[in-house]
Amino acid sequence: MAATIIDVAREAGVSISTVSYALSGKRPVSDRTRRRIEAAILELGYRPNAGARALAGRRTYVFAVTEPLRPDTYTPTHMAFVLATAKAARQYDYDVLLLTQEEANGGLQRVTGSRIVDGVIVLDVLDHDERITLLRTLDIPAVVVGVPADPAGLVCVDLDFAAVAQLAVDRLVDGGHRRLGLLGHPAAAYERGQNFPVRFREAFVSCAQSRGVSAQVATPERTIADARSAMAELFDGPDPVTGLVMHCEDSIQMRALDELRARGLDIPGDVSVISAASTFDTTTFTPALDVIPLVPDQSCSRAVELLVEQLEGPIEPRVELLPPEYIERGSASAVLA
Amino acid sequence: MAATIIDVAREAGVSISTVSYALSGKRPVSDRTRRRIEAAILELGYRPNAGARALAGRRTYVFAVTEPLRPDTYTPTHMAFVLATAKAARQYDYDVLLLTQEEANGGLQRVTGSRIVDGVIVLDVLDHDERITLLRTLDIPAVVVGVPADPAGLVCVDLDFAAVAQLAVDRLVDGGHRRLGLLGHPAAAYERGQNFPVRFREAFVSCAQSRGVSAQVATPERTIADARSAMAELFDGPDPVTGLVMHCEDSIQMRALDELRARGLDIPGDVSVISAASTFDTTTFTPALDVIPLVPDQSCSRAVELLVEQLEGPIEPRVELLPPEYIERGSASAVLA
DNA sequence: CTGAAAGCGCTTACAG
DNA sequence: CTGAAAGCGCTTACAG
Repeated sequence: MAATIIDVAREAGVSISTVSYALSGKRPVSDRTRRRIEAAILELGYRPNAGARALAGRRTYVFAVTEPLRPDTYTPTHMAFVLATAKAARQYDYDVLLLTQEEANGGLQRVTGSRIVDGVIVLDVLDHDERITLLRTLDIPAVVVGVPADPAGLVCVDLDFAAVAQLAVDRLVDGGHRRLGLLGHPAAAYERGQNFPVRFREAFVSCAQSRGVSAQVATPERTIADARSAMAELFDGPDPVTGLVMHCEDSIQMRALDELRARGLDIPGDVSVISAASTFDTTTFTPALDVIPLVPDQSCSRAVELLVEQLEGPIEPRVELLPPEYIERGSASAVLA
Repeated sequence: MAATIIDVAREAGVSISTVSYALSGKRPVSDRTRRRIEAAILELGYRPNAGARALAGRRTYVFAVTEPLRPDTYTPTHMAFVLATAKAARQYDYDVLLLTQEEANGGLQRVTGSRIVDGVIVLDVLDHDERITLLRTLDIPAVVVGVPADPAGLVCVDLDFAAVAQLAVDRLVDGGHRRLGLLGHPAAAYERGQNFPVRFREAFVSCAQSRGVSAQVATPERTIADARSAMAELFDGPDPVTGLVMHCEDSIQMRALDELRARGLDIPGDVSVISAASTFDTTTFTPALDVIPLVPDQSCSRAVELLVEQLEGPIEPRVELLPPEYIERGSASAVLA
């Protein structure tokens, strides 16, 4: 059988409370005692029993992360957020329990009701997300990565997608471009109100409008044929786009570059291209692309920070938007004409 | 505060042991009593406290799944296994804790040592995997999806990759093809000894050999340029391949089909193509491809089954290989010459 | 078919 | 700086 705190106490010649306090640091312990306890722990290979700890201490050191991973969604980006959350959680000694689509709501009820977890991180939130509706009734610390339509009472963290769109549009318009195009996510993402595609598209369109330039949006499925016809839409009409913003998965972006090549269009000579809110590396593309990156580690470590804060008691609801950064790679410049 | 078993017992007018037994079914309970208990549970919104349950019952109802999700690995396929595991686990009332690369070994020690989990599912195993080495010392139920170089003492489940290769090679050779090609994973996968690419490639080569036909292997990185040159390798030499087996991610397979198109090669007129051990849908390709699918649900639900069995006590170590199935779509036929 | 009670392995006031 | 002990909320022999 595994060693218990009693074994450690005996081995170290102290009481179990002293062992517990030495471990938690919640009470001063003399150096000499601490060393003996540490030696005993090493000697016995002791690890505190999680169940007992949870029961007595009312802390499980597990967070739930709910990420639907819908079948038509781009897995690598979404998983990058899950991994970033796991990594950030470990900084606070927390593990993560993964709740997926099948059991989004049932799972939330189960793990919070039975106190398997101390808090919840909500990923890939929809404008109107039933997980949020449920969460409001649940009385458990939670942080939303993303911003639902009604964020009242919630703690939300996200990249400032409106600022991303603004940056991209300004860059292009300042460069002299008057006809902008957005290569976006599949239509289904917008229809279901998936948070970041929607917010980005809206900001893109309204920024273009307020700068007085045209904005065309194409939303291809993830098939070759669709990527092609989306590019045809943007580039083969009477008023072809000269400033392209891509907010879609990497394979589509690579396709799009193929298509520009096939048309003999030079970047940035004929067309300026910006990759917006991308989680992947755009330097491996040909050519390397200017990018306004979406950094999962950033959003998630802040989210975990805010979740940990809530362990001590409720905090002020808020929407925290992280400022974007424009990274120059030479794919967007002034219109040369 | 949340309701406890004491509240339920009081509300139902029975003892707490009766409530517990009604919940677990480990002792008969009269219908009348059961109904009153169920009513009380509903009334109070009772959910058993996981920590207390784990402490008293020595069962946490959580499995760990360790999936490194290496950065250069194809996320969708790997996540499909994680999701399939989570889904299968839920059939037995289990949740899953996700352990990723950062914390593969430390995480395993932690969650098993502190009894956060009742068992471990090991995903994406390498030929020589330090997780396996660790696991052998750990005394916790475990099932490996995949087969390491030395499976002694382990319970392993996997698709029979050798049989997949056999099926593919036989199909092509029976169709008259004498020059086979394999479009495989990136070289790094083989170098690190990633299980299924290695096993597949070896079987492919040896099956071809024993059928007396040539076998060429290309292992492109996931870039356009590399996919192109890999296809050039296979199809632009003096003895171009006529039977192509693809064991790589979907975007590369799509690229490969592009490349065949670009060469004016007809499928299956000029080249027969089989997609091997693919987790994605090959009917959306142009043309739809014959496929010998790798079905995560299959491997994972069997793995979970075997893990649950071990909860009752040790079981015989074994390597269970699941038989593959050939699905015809018309992309592989006899050489028309 | 049901109940009273010990015990799982911790944390944390309470006491000194 | 340290200890003795109550108590967290369950499960499961033990008893009837």
